[in-house]
Amino acid sequence: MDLFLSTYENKLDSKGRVSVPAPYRSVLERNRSPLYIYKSLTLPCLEGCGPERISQIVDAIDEMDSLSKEAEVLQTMLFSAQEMKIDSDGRMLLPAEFVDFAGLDGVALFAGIGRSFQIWRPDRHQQREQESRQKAGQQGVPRLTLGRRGTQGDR
Amino acid sequence: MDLFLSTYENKLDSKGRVSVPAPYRSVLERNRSPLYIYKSLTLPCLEGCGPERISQIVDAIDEMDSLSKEAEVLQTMLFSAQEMKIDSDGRMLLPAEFVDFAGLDGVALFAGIGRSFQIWRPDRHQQREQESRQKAGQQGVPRLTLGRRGTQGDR
DNA sequence: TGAATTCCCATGATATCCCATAAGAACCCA
DNA sequence: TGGGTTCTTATGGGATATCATGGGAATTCA
Repeated sequence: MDLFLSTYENKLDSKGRVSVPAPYRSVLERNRSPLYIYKSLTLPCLEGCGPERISQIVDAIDEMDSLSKEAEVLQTMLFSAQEMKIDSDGRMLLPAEFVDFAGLDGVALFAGIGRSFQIWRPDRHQQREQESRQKAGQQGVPRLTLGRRGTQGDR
Repeated sequence: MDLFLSTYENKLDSKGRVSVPAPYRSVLERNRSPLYIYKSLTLPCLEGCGPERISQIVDAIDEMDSLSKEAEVLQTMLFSAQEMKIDSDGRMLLPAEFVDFAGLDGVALFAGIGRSFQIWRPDRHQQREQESRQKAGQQGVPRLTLGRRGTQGDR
């Protein structure tokens, strides 16, 4: 199904390298896709994805007034984005700018959320997760109750 | 009918492996579906399902404001989810994180609930069953409205 | 020429594969 | 109907492969 799922904690070594989790790598390799990383617009974390997501953003911008605030915001994403080189051992080099932005300190937590993933400082991520679970416990899970209306083929 | 039903207790060996109950396996194999496991949002157990449920969640998120709390809750499901590899003997390896979350200790109880199943620590499950029956006795059974929604029924 | 990057190899931990065994279920045939 | 036989499952353990990670050497770039 080619989705980014699960979470992984990998070390950021003294040279700034992190292993991209093998399952994520294989999603990318299966599609012969390069990996893009950019700074989240709204959260203190990085986001990673393949090229489709990037072109989605580009298309979205094309369809709006290029001078609007919204377009400007999306453009911000684009110019923070960077295509990552993955070395023969499956690692990428995170530029200091990215490391700082996400507040990383020796460990990078990869959290797969479907078509993209996020990179967090572990303690921040854990806090977020806790909040979500608490909310789900009180208010229930947002509508997944609708059963299957249209099941389109999986895969 | 391709549903997960009944309960099974299987051992968790020293390496963290459990046999997936053969009837569950055959449901998955019939559909050539991989198995996904994730931490329940509301209960102290794991849940297992096929890919349809996962893509349902991914699609649901795409249709919401990705910054809303609801989307965040659904993302929590995704980053706790993992595609399980089932070995040639029908076993999967449960990561320590999953084992801890469900409080498993040597035994895993599989409880089929239709399109998905749960994995419980046996004593907790039993306790829950008792509570449910008690509640049913006092308050009556929640109204079951059978009768199909879509004309289509099951695939 | 110095700093940063890339390449390459070593290593331990962990996951995966493969085979063996035993218990139970299904089956078959008289 | 009974009793033996064969299959399927669950489970244990050893061998093997994969992955994350650390560090040195080579290379690039400014």
